[in-house]
This record gives sequence, C-alpha cells and structure tokens, in this order.
Amino acid sequence: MVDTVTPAVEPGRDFIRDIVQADVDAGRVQGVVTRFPPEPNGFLHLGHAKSICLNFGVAQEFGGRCHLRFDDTNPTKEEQLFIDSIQQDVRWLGFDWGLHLYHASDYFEQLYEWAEHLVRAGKAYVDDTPPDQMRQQRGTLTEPGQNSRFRTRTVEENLDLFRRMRAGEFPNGARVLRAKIDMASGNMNLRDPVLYRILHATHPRTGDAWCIYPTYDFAHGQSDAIEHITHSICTLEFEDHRPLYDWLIENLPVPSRPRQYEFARLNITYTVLSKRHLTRLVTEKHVRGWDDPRMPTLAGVRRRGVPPAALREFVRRVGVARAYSVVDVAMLDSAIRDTLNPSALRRMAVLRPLKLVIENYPEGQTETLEAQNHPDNPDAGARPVTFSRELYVERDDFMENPPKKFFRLSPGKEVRLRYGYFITCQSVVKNDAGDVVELRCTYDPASRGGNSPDGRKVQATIHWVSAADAVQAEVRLYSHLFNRPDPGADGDALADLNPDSLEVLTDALVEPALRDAKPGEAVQFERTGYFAADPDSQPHRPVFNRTVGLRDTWAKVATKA
RNA sequence: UGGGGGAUAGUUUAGCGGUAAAACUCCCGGCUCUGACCCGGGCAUCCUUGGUUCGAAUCCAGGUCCCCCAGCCA
Repeated sequence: MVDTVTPAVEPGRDFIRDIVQADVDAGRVQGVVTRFPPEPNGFLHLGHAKSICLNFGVAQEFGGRCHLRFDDTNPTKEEQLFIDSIQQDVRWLGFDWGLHLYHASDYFEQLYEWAEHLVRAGKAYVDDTPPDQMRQQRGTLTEPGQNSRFRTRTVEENLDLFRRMRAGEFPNGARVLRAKIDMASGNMNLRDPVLYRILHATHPRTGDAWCIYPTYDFAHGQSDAIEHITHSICTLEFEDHRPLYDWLIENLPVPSRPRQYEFARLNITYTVLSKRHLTRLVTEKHVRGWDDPRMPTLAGVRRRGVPPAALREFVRRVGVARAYSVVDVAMLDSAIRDTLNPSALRRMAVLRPLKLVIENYPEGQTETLEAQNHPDNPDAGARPVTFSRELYVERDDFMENPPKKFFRLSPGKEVRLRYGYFITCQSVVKNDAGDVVELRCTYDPASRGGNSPDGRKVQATIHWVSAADAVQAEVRLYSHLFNRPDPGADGDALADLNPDSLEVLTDALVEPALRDAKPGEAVQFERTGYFAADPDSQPHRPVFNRTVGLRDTWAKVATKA
C-alpha cells in the first residue's frame, strides 16, 4: 500500500474546530468525544471521507476520541455487507475507533424505556392515523398542521398501545408513537414527529427481537448522550432537526448533554455523491460494482489506486464551512498527484504501441541500460532495462506531419529514448490502408545512457520498451463517470452518464519490472500518469488502472493549435 | 406569503474594525533525460443599497439571490 507519510501538516482551522477549542478553553467539556455515524445501507464515498476526517481529526487534535456508530434503525434497508465494508473503509482511510464500535441498536432497550418515559410525561402519544392522512394533517410549509384526534389519548391508553406495538399485535403502519410538540410550528420537524414505527423486519443485529424501531430523530441524539458525545457533527440538512434534537435531550433523563453542529456536505463536479444515485449505478449495472474504479466510493478510489493520504489531503484542502459548495474534481486529482509524486516508482509502459526498428543497431544484439526508479530520490535505486534493435514507442509520440510546437518524433527528427540513446527517424512503413505501422530509425552509439558527448540537445525524451521482453498488459483508462459538471441538473443524473468513462487498452506493452506489480502499489508510467495494478491481474497478464493522469501541457497546446 | 441557513477571485477556503491571503483551475514565462515535478508572473467593483466610523469584507438597517424542510428514510 502506498500511503505517503505526510509530515505533520497543520490540520487547518475551521468553525467547527473553533467551537471545540472554545468549549475546551471555557471548560464546557471535560474531553472531546465525536462520532462518525453511518447508516449501513451503502458503501462509504468521498462525502463520508470529509465527515470521517473531520470527526476523527478533531478528536485526534484535541486528545479525545471518536466513536464509530452504526445508525442501524431501519432494518428494511440495512445489510451486514455494508457494516463490514464501512469498517474496512474507515480503517483504510487511516482512522481507528479503538474499542469504541457501537450501534444504535445496542441502545434499543434504553431508547424504548425513554419512549415510555415520554408517554408517562404526557409528551408522546400513539397515533392510529393512516400515513396519507397524517401527511395531510401535517399541513404545508405555509399552513399549520392539525392535531390528530388521537393526540389526547390518556397516558394509560398510550402506554398500553405502545406496549402492544412492541408486542407485535399490529401490522406495519398501523400505529406510530409521536412526540407531542406543536402542530403549528413553522419547523415541520416539530409538528409531532414520529418516534417509533412498526416494522416487522429482521434486523442484521437484533434479529426478530423487535418489530418497532426508533426513527433517526429519536435514536440519534439519545445515542450521542449515552456515549457522552460532546460534539455531534452532521451535515446542513439536519439543521432543522436541531430543535427536536434539543427537545428530546431536554425532556429525557439522558446521562449527558451533547450539542449538534452542522457543516456543508461535499459536492464534486462531474460526480454524484448520494447513496440513492450510487446504489442505482450499481444495481442498474452502469458500473461493475461498488468498487468500480470510476465510482466515488472509497472502495472505488482505492481500487483505482488512490492512496488514503491523498484523500486526507484533499479533504484538508477543501476545508469545512457552512456555505453550499461544489468542489472542482481537479482539486482531487491534484491532491492525488501531489501525494503520489514523491513516492511512486517510475516505470516505462507503452499504452498504444508503435513498432520502431533501429536500422544501424546490430541484429540480435541487446544491452542492459540503467533506469532510475525515482529521479528525485536516488535512494529508490535503479533497475536494468534491456535495449535492442526492435522497440515499441507510444503512437502519440510520432506525427508524420507535425505542427510547429510538436517536439517528439517525426521524419528526420532526433529525440532521446529515455535512459537510452538519441535516435533519428529516417522513414516510415505504412500498411495498405496508409496507416503508419512502423518507424525506421538510426541511433547515435555515442549517446548511450541519454547524452551526446558533443553536447547536442534534443527537444524531447520519449519512453519505450524493447520488443523482445516487453510484457503485454491490459490498461484501463478512466474518465469522469458523468459528462457534465452538474449531473442531474436537467433531470435524471443517470441520463448524464459519460458513455466513454472507461477505455480498455488490451495491447499495452510494459517493461518487465511491471510484471509482478501488486494491487494497491502505485507506480508512475513515465510521461503518462499514475497507475495501480488491478485485482483482475493474472501472473502472465497484468491489468493496470489509471489512477490519475499526469498534467498534460502538450494536450492543451495541441488542442489550441 | 411559514421555518431554518448561506453569499469573499472561475472553484474551495482564510480573514473576527486598520486597507483582501492561500490552494486548485486558467493564462504568460523559466527550468528539464518525464511537455511531469519545480520556479517566477498574471487573474477580486468582498451579492446589493444605505448607515455608523478617521477607517468596514468585518458593525447596523433594508433589499436581492441561492440552499434545506411537508418520509412511519437517514
């Protein structure tokens, strides 16, 4: 695993850390305790990475701790598969919850007791109103709601009914437990929110022990209180829930007083970050799975070759604020390159091979040249590469009729073969269709190793592999999954899928050193990009994923010309 | 026409009464055995209108625009 150790980067300041700092300074909290509370109904994605880095980061910086708590209150949507993948992903990102792994379901009995407490206090009631009617009674954004006719039930009746709900006497949807707050509130969440619903479903952890389950609102804050969470950090859409969060905390005999703070969720251009959309991409087979390298899931970017340190750096650069925002995906790419550049070993790989024959190089002769594993880091050592009369170079590195700014090979032009010799293109061989299928060149024997004794300069250095010992490989090039920066802005996001997000090159040729590349190990294909072996690799046939391309100034120049 | 939030370069952030800072993108140039990396330089009427003040992105008042909320999802 390539995980560049970034020497103590200052975490960055933001309003959340300011609040925590102020609470610590004022002695309002004894120690800082945060939590990352995923619902196990999908894989973690880049948006979660922001939340994870924030919650675990804050805890780390203030010498506190961060819990991993599964918000598993809806058994109809949650699965063990997700519970497992989430833990793997959080660890991979570089965070450790220690012994503090919890589930909202751990607290079901306590939550139930607190629900009865509310009933006894006359602050909650069982409502038999059917769902559609309840919706009507809730009113609208501008009109107040109406009290349910069951709102005035006696404590005794409520208690009896609620217990019978738990006992399984009623079918799904027949009744709910509601908080008795204010049907005329401008805040919809305060119009007698549902606290418990009947769900005859098997829970991944509690099995069939329960047939009533607490809603998010009733479970979350109380779970925070049980765990003595000091700062409950969530995204902006829960802002309206804070009054309810506080109401429940204040009306229940909870053991601590957590506070909720909200920040803006992460959005990225050309990307979609919602469980609903990601789930559709997988179930409708638009991608190969949750870990498809094009997916913005942690499993996906991991398979693509992105090191966790790059994600942490990305999140740090993005910052934390309360304003709605959409981050340029280029910022992610940049963080990935900056993380990989210092550590990724350099290799030569020809993605689209073009045969090149050196006419004045003796047939049958080979020689061993030395190539640096990392030009900026001599400690990375060197490797031998075999040179011979027949080579392959990148198709894009030759143009028969080059524009003025083209520095690479063209008829009569001299370039350097990386770590090899200066060569000059003498002629081209074409097939019947007129396509260039082979380059005939000559080399300068005096330029061995890459420099000519006469001090002659060349405009370009290109990469190559020798024909005899090149390893055939499959290379998968990925680009944005969506073809517009704001997928879904005009309707269905899936209609904006980029049909060319995956390009598979089956005839790439890579140098022998790449034969046994391990998945998760990042390498740089010189002049091309950062790549990582895919788990699909076979011993005789490696498969590489392009993690991210190198910055390509020539591509811009070429486009403008 | 309710309630809750938010507006600083193209993007994401900093700035907390003293004359706009950083990263990314983009543009120009330098360096180069990766057209990479690296190094220079360029790119802002701080949403708006008034007010307070010697001085306002920061304080006050009024507008404008954007986001979230009417699940027995989270």
